[in-house]
Amino acid sequence: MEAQTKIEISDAEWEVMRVTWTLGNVTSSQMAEIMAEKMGWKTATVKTLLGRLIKKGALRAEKHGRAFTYYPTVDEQPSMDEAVTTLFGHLCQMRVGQTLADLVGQLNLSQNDIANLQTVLAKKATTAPATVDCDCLPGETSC
Amino acid sequence: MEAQTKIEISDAEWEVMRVTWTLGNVTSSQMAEIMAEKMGWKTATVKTLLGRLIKKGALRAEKHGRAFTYYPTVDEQPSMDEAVTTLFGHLCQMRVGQTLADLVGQLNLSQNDIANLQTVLAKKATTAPATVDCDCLPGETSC
DNA sequence: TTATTTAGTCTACAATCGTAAACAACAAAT
DNA sequence: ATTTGTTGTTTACGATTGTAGACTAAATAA
Repeated sequence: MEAQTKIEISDAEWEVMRVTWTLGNVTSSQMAEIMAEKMGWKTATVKTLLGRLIKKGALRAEKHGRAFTYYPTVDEQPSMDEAVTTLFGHLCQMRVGQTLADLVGQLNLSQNDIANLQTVLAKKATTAPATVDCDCLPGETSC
Repeated sequence: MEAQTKIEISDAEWEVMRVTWTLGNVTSSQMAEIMAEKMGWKTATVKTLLGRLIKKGALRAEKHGRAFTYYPTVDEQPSMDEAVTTLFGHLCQMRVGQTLADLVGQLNLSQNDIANLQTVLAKKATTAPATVDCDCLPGETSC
């Protein structure tokens, strides 16, 4: 069966998905109103994005009376995880640690988030290597 | 003075930058050889990317004899930090913590990276809020 | 000096993106 | 029934991206 090719969500489309995920479902007029306020987009722009997301399979539309109601067909957390994992995969592996540290320094994390992270790190420390090599050049031992 | 507009580096261009950062400087033939092996790109493709990066101001070319030598004009770690920060800025703030935890679980971090992260987290814990709200909808208290 | 290799510049071209107007179809108001 | 408003569909259009061929100038080899 058509192994569902990776859905690519663009930046603008991502904003639409966020709203959909948060509300669970939306009508286009609702979305238009929200995006007008949040992004300053015209109604037509929102319609285009909804259409593209439907075509990509990230949203599903259900006809209710005259209008459609839109529902996300992909989950939020996995989508976020994937976007982040993909980005980190393109960075020099030797520097992801520092990058992560810089990032954590800037993010707004809750007490729970921090405790959670600490747990993950503690466990990870038990099997972590002494060093991680640069992987920016081809061939085995780059750098 | 022309406040240097944010340099946007595309995915393909990013691969070129990684090599440049790692080597410090490269000739186009060297880069072509590396990218042929690493990415399977034709020489012409590499030339295009080098040209675009020059135009964007991410690389600088110095003529040495017949050929140019290319040097990065932006630093690696700040560029990485920014790419990552930008991505996280587009995600639901309520979920960045979990996303980070999932990410850390997957990344290959060194003992040092982990220790470093733990330090940053410990400090952060002293001022972290109890919770972080969703910011996917406009208006103050979304969600 | 002429043919050949090499490195740089210009042109190409389809796909995706951001941004939106134009048009169509149907429901609601008059 | 006709006008008007709402919602969906089609078309547009320039910019960026990935991918690369073509052409050109300079250096080298024959």
